[in-house]
Amino acid sequence: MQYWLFKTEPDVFGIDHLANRPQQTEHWDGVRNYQARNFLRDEVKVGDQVFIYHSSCDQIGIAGLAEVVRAGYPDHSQFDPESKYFDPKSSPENPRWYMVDVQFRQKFTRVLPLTKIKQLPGIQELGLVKKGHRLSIMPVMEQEWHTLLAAAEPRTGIS
DNA sequence: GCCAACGTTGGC
DNA sequence: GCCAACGTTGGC
Repeated sequence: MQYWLFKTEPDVFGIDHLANRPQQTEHWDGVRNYQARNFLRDEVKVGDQVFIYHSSCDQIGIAGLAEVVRAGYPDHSQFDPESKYFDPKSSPENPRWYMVDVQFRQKFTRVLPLTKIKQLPGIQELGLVKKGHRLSIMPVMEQEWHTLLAAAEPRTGIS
């Protein structure tokens, strides 16, 4: 079992959207970065735990938790000419982009802000706090996960 | 295979 | 909205 951090813009799709989906589950499509794609295709597995991170918004930071309920499979939006994620160079026979399904687990009472995350001990290696990071899918070390989770308390929902 | 131009990300 | 950082593209 591994830990991850998924970035999203809450104005487009945030933790509240996920919580309101049927079965509180949604496919995480639209990732168009090769390094992130490799994680989705090869390494993200069912049962993995995910921080949902809100970017480009008022309250930047980790908003809650989700769990992977389906491992990597082709992102269907790449085949849809109507989609903003359409990729004419991709084909169902040789798909370029992948996605996973995640299910809502809990929403923090308060977003754990990026400013606070940067002050936490022992997370210097987390891609999020490194300068110029642009990965939308990144691994989180187990120790980092526990540090971040502790910093996010108190929180609501099951644990 | 180099690298300049371009587009995107994302914090501020 | 600005702009620095970064990834991708395409001409050569």
